Amino acid sequence: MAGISDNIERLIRDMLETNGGHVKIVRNELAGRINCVPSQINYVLTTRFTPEQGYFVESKRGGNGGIRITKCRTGTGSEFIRNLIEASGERLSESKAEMLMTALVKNGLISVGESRLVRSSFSDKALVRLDPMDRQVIRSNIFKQVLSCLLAEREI
Amino acid sequence: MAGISDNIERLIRDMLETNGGHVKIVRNELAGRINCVPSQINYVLTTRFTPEQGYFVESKRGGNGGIRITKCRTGTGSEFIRNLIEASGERLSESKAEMLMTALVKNGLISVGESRLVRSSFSDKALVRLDPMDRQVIRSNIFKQVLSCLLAEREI
DNA sequence: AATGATAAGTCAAAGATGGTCAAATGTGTT
DNA sequence: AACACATTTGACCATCTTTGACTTATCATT
Repeated sequence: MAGISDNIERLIRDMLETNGGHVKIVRNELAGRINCVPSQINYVLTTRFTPEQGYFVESKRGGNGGIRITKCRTGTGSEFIRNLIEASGERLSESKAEMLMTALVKNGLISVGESRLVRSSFSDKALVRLDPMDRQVIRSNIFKQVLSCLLAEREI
Repeated sequence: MAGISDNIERLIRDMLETNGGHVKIVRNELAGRINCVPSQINYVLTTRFTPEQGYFVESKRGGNGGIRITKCRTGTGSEFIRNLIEASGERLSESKAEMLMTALVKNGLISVGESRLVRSSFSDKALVRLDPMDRQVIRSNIFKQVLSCLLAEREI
């Protein structure tokens, strides 16, 4: 009954479970083991291991590369961050993003220094080469990525 | 687990460490010891021991020649950061940017946590909506913007 | 000078990973 | 049936690493 994706999901969850919430997989190797096409791993990762669901995924290509998956802790702070990720939507203006960063600082989830660096990373200045429309989309992506990284750091 | 390049890198770093930041290697001899082709040494040197990362590499061919690697004293932190800004150019790949961030951490100019956040801000994941070409341009802009922020903090 | 031995440098091809996207297929609802 | 949504697949792309054939520079000896 369970589809291939369900199997992949369960497998990864098990690995995370027995591995302290942190695993590295080699996409093609895993695909071979499960007997599916490699890109199906991506499908599972993008639909079932998202930041909103409390996971942080990184990868590196080329020889000796791989995909790292981290399960984030579910504490009150994490909850707050997850809400921000959901709240930030598809597009994000600089001022809205700044407010969200301020909220993070106020809740002690990020230091003032860190927040300054992150702010500058998605400032209009950094993104000046993009059309204003694109800018907001990219800013939202950056924001979410940084927040999921923050979640991952709060991992056990 | 680590690839050959990682081993070479670690080996050289260790040698530098135990040798006061200064070593001479003989390319073919080292390649033989590590069991790789000689040109792989060049690959490691050009990707992981660049001036931007605080290394100076000289070489001499012919009999009694060799390669000298020196870990540069980086002057003041502000100088180092300014150099990085200049060196980062118009476009920046993710892996190059990561190595520059590592150099910042090693020089105590940014904390590990901060660097993680900044890395994720310009990761391919965060910039995935952009064409690969644009991505590198924007990444360079973000990188410079963050570094300028860092510089500003130090000069207060 | 000329020559041969000894290093290092360059560059492009091959290999090893992962990523993206859209078409095909399946599943459930109206 | 028609539609919407989720899953499965495969062709093609991007990036990082490893390898090797060919080139260039320096030294030591004649």
